[in-house]
Amino acid sequence: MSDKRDEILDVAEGLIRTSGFNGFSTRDVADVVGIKAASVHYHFPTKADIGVAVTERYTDRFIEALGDPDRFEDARSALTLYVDSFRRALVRDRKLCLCAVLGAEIGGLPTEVGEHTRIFFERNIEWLGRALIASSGVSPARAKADAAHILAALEGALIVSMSLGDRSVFDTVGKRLISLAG
Amino acid sequence: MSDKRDEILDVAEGLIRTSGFNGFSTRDVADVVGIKAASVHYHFPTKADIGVAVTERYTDRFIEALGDPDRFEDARSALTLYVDSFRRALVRDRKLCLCAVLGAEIGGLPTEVGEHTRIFFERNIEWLGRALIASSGVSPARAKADAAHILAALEGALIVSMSLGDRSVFDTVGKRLISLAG
DNA sequence: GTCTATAACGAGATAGAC
DNA sequence: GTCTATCTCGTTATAGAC
Repeated sequence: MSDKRDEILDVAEGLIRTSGFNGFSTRDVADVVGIKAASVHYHFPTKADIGVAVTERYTDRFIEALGDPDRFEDARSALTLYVDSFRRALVRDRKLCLCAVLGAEIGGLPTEVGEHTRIFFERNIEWLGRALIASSGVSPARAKADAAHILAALEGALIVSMSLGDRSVFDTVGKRLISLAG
Repeated sequence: MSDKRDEILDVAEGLIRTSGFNGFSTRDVADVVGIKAASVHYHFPTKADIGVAVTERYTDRFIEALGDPDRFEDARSALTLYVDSFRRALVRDRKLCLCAVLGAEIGGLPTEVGEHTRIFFERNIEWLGRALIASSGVSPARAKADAAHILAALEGALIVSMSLGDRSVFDTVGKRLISLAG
């Protein structure tokens, strides 16, 4: 059983991924969890603390679920896995990637939350770069450029797909990114 | 000279592109324009009205600035122009595309604002599709898939570039999209 | 760890004077 | 077309009882 702290983070993550950091209130979270807003502040003194905790947890889980980037035999299987981890956000959760949302409103976030959003992108580029180097032997510079391209295209594809209510936009982008790898 | 109505839209657009629709208030707009919040409501009864007007104007200007999609001799010149129109958002304005921001928080927007965000994406896919068909003779289905891919990659590249404070991410993506066209 | 109560503030919006 | 004044409500956050 997850304790209340985790429950608060679960609900806050869902709300941010739907409406943005400035689109939810501590009371919104409290209502879903079934406690009062004041009790939320017992676990997280400020709203920014919630934002930081949600983003750290999201990033850790995301990278951990990807597993060891050095294990892939070919770039195609690495990319298939990577694309699918974004696809799950859309299909399973019917939500965007947390950091696509936070990155879009980065100028209006508490500094620490913006900082952790940046770390999500950096860790993703690092994971993807390593996976590409290990599986296809490209140069580090090329791997980093490829990684940034793939990450950006997937985040954008989530946003456009969700806005149009058309999952095929994401799937088209995903397939092309995979086929570019060979 | 732009009247107050346009000034309000200018300021609101800038604030949304920095902090999101839920990240600014009518008073924020009023302060920059140099009037009171009540006077903003004279021009736009509700905040949603501001959002709709900003998005409609943004979309019209964006598509109009692209010009006739049927005029291109080759896909490369069409794409160079298109990529550059997104690059300007980042380099000249130091902001994201309005609809990258709105699309990311689409679940937390007034319905009409979300609707106009969708229209921005649709009109962009239509423009790009026509430009690709005219310049390289691809099939309508292929053109639409290409268009969605290009649009999504550019929107995502803006977000990742801005979050990382690294313009080269956008430029890398832009160059690759252009070179994919031949 | 959760509650009630409350503070202190900002939000969206309206009425009516000028 | 802009102002002051006001309303109502939501927001973040704290104090202190249970």
